[in-house]
Amino acid sequence: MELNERKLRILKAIINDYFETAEPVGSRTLSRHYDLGISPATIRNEMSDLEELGFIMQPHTSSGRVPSDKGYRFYVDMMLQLQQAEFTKLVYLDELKKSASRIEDLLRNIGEHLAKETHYTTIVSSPHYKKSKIKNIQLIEVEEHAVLAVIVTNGNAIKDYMINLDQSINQDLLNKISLVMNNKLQGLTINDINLDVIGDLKNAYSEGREVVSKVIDVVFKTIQEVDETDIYTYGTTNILQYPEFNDMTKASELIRTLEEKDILKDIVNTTIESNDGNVKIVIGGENELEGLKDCSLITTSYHINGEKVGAIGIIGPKRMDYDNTVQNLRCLIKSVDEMLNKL
Amino acid sequence: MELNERKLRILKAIINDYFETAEPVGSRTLSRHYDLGISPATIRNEMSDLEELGFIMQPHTSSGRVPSDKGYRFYVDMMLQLQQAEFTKLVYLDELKKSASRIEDLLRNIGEHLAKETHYTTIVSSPHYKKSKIKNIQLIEVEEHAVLAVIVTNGNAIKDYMINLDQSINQDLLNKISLVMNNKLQGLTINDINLDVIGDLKNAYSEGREVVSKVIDVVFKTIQEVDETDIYTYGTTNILQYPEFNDMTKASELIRTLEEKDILKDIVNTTIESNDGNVKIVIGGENELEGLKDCSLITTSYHINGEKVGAIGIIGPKRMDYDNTVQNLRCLIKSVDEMLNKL
DNA sequence: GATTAGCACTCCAAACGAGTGAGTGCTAAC
DNA sequence: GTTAGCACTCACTCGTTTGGAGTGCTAATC
Repeated sequence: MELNERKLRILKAIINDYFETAEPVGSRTLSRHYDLGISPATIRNEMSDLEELGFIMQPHTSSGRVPSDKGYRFYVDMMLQLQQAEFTKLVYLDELKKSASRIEDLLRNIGEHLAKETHYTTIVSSPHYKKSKIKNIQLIEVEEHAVLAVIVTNGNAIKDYMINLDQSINQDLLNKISLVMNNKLQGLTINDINLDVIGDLKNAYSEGREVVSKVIDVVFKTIQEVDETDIYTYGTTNILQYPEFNDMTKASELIRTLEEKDILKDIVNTTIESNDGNVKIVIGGENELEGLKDCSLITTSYHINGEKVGAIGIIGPKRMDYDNTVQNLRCLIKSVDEMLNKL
Repeated sequence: MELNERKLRILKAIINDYFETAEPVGSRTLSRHYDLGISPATIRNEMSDLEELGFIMQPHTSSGRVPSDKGYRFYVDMMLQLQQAEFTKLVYLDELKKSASRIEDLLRNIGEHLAKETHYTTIVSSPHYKKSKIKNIQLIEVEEHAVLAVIVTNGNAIKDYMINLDQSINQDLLNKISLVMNNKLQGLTINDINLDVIGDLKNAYSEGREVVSKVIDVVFKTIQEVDETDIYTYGTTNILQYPEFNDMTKASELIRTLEEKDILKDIVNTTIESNDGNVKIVIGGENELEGLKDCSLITTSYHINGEKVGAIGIIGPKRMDYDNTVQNLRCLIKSVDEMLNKL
């Protein structure tokens, strides 16, 4: 048995109706609401086939049909192929541009806007600092034995590291070290900093050689060790308005999952790696995470200098409006990438 | 009619039983579970009096009684008076101390621990930077016309401000300005920085006078303008486990309220101001915020150098365990203040 | 006068059953 | 291949019933 054109039309109609009502769809409803030109009985036969093919399922005998994960997957893949890249102007882009002097602020605004616009939940990861190019490093004396390293990278992402030292060191020397660091490191990424580069740095000093050497070692050790991805979620409550989460247990589990930033981090990291430069859609049970099995996740990554450095995702019910959301996200990411590269 | 000793015992018993069951308490239940030495009929008469006095209420005719806000208030006030300050050792304090090199980390850990320990929701405000003393200011050249000001204050709170300039300025000059700033400003708070201090700063320069003057102006203008309180919540889902929030509407409203950091900010600010150096308890409808009318909020402030700089709060159902929670919070804040002053 | 047993009454919540509606699968006719 | 018709299923709704927990009131008791 194959999925002919008529079955496809019925599948689309089911998905469409279920998107609107969140109720199982029956043959009579379909024949009334959609101009399919066939009787409910015929539709029933086709639905029976569609169920055997795994695209739809019945919550219980003698109820209407609901799209299965496989059904959504088929629909989404088809949609992604057909979708022409028409970049509608997003109304809130101008507003975003105003806030664009720091990447953190920009990302927060995007998260908030996107949640408001789509009525779904947004998830945004902070940029992967270690992959973006260093604009400036400055060491600051905080206490006798503590130094603060502030690193500004491309896109004006700012990250600071508190570093404990064995010996004391004054600000004057720190300034000198900072100066040399900037000369040598600007334009590199943190990942680029290897033993060669560090050796090179150390050689640039004559005075107070061994102290400087120690400082440089501990600074880079700290920087490399610190885990740096932050995850932010926006509009968590948005998703609670959908009837599929009326059940308190489900709602609670979902929110708990969204609170576990460590777990979300993994998901987002996977996105960045696997993502082929386009949006990625994970539907229901395809999700690794148990807590997200009733949701779909649409993610994409943003770039600085052509390098993927972070991700933006939208979490909604499985019957979410994939078409519009993907469009929306595509447009957005295009503008965001532009803005980021201007910073 | 007055609240005699027997009525008081009954009120306590009602509150206690309702704390455990979350169900309206009847006279028979009371006489069975508590050794009051009187019959249900007598209890009924007393309960009728208690209701007239406003300490308890009936959800509907012929149901048991539930404590009213006034009832809780009475109970709490009494408890606060009786409570002797016995500082039980909190098991997680040692763990906290390890993370105590930066105030932000410390506060996050406190929030997480407290939520886990109490099974309520925690709310923590970042320290009021402008009130805490400056340890270090450093200006960093980020772009041709952009400077980053990094301020480290007491307690190792780190705050950075991106500042746009009209003219360009090099790192060498910024270092010099930073040096002078540190000499003049260390030990002051941001609020202390007035026109006199700024004038004094400007006078310390001979070279490039007007550029430096402009930079200093715009730096302090930015710093003073930026709103700086951040609010963090932990264990949001904890509160959903209590039956009073089984209703989706209520749960949703509460979570939405907790997401509105701007609104929470106001509450916390009020706390810092009104708080008489002790814990403050706001019960149900006493709450300004509509979304918190079914909750109680226990707050206290933490201090640096004797100055209130931020707040820690716990949000639970109205029938929360005030006694233990208050104890817990009191012990905690004592240790936290100690740790903060060591930083 | 305070306390208590007894009783009638109220109300909620759970259990039950009938009825309804939307749905299905199957079969026979078109 | 399509469709009308029919028997059947299942979830939901709604009214009714029942039981339990509770109250208030009254009269008897201490």
